[in-house]
Amino acid sequence: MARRCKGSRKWRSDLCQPRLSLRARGSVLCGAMSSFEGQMAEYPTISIDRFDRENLKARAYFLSHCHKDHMKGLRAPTLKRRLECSLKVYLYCSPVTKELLLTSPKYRFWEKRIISIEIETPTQISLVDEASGEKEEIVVTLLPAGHCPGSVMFLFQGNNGTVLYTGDFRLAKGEAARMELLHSGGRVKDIQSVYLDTTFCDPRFYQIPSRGECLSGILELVRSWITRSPYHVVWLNCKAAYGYEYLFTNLSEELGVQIHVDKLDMFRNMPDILHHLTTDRNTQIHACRHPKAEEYFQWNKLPCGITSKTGIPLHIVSIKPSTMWFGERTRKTNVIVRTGESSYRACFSFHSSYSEIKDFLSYICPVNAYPNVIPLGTTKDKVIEILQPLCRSSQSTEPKYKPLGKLKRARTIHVDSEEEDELFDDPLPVPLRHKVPYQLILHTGVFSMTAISQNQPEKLRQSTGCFKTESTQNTLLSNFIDCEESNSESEEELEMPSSVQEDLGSVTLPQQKADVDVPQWEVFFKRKDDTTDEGLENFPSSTETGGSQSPNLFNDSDGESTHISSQNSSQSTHITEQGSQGWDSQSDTVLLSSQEKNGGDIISLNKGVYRPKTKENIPTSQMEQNVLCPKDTHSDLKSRDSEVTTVPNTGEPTSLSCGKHIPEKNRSLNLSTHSDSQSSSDFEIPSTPEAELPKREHLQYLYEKLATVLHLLKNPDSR
DNA sequence: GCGATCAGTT
DNA sequence: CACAACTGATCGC
Repeated sequence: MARRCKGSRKWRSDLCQPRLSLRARGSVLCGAMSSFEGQMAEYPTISIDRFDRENLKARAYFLSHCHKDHMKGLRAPTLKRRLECSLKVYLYCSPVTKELLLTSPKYRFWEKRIISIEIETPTQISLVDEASGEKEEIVVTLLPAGHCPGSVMFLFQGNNGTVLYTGDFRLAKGEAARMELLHSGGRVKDIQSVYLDTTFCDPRFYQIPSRGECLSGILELVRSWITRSPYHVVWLNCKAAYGYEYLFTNLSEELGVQIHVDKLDMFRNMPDILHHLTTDRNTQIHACRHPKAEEYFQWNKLPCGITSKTGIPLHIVSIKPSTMWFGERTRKTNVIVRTGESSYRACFSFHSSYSEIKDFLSYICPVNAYPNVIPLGTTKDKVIEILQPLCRSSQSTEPKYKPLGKLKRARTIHVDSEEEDELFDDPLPVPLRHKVPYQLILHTGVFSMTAISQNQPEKLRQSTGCFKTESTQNTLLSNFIDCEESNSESEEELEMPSSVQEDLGSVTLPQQKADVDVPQWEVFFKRKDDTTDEGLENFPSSTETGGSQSPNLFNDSDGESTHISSQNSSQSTHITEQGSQGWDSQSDTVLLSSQEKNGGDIISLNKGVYRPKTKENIPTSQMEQNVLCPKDTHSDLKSRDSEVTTVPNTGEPTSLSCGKHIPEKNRSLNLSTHSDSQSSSDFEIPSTPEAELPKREHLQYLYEKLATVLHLLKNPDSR
């Protein structure tokens, strides 16, 4: 049964101070923060990530994630006042974002006016002008953005075309291709405009090591230090912002050590994160903060104040996550740099690199692309010059036909950044998608569209549900997956096989009531196992040399240093300290280098699914009719692929959710139990829709082809 | 006293 | 190193 939330939400300090940022009006030169003004040309009656100025008149609000530079005006008295008068105005966001937002007392006044929408569940919303009564229907779909917990991109479909607002995002190459709801009829949807996170849209940031590489580097550094003695501790010098959670959970998971943080009540309903955090200072990994933390550190004191354990002084190293980038041709991808006696900088990025942005945009291939951010040191015109060639107007007049890459989702063969996928993008027959009939469930005020699939189990397993299963089998990390059953919430946990669960999840009703039940988050930022094992294996184990104050990994400066690099030893850099000349990404001062080959895919974090388990709201019993689409949606919306959920005029979302691929019976079951299924967590990217496992013949063909190529490469003369 | 804005730090 | 925030000063209501 649906569970309600337990606990009240109380909490903490603030996540909330208004931060300011940009300039208003059409200013062009801005800092690295979002300069998006809140409105999109196609749908000017809604506002996203901005709640001031013109946005005060919006008919509906959307929040992509809980970072302050996207919340400007969200708690201003003017908006608060307007809410009191305009009862049909709501704020829409992901369940996780809602949870995080409401944890802060400063935003508690939104409680009755926030409607969470499940990830990947097309939902119809009625935009009503309270003065004139004029109404417009729009369908919104939340897609995981990989930026921080709860972060999403918004895909809007309505009478003025389909547009995508990315919010802030970090998606690896090829991930857009794996997002089912960006596709229709086996190809990418016809998108008019993309409002894009261009934080690193500058050739300087050509490449940024993947999450897996960064995590692995940090993991080994931390491991090498804390295994020396119970008095060796690490301070993760993180900024106050959501987004480091997957780092914490993975370190905790791998090392069996909880991370000390100042606050964790915002995660109270996200057991997969919560279990890896602690407010008990007696642990070897800290991510606590203090205004004078840097000074404390100089005095060998942690931000939480402790300097020793049982009278024995601690040996502290600090690791500061920060973005590191590399040029197009740079083979080095070092992820850890030593910056001082006991200080390290570790690569970490919340945003996609230049090449990732280009990959994403070129895949979407919209008619227009607008930058949300103008990186420091560049101009709006320059960014547009980069984006424009990737848009449709610059391409052939024919819309690009982009079949989903069937092998992308399990890409384990990774060559090198750029064109890595060539081998697979080719000519292999692409599986056709199976269309699934939908059902329109209609109850009072709520439309639920559910897709009914015929072959559920198998298919699900292959396309979507696979993560869980796979992971469990392949990884050491598997338990991560099971975390979902948190003690407290266990009551509701379901009994369904995970694969089924996941599939169901996609169908949900974003209703307010739903929110009453507090979502229980399943897995959050989980690693994708498929790749996991490899990633870790690539690291040479740290050698315990003992002696020096620095982690073993870095002790040897000559001979055979232990570098955490992987595959290409030739490129790996010896571990050395950062030169006095300062840090330079291309310098040799790098300590650890990531494996280039495996690149991003080695470890996929993200598979975290944090979807509320409990949520399900939708009574399945409603009358279901075999209807493809909700009535008045734009024709585009009606495409068979669109699975829509509607929001009632009242402002409440009617969800027409389309259950995907789930047999009705199961579906109902789920709904009542844990229907959240598979919405993906932030970082989780659904597997390629319709993708099927390659058939034996295809594999054989591929292997042969590959073998031939390899043979030729090795023996150029042989031919 | 609170909020917005700007400057400076990290 | 360019993230996302915090701190502090100023100005206005």
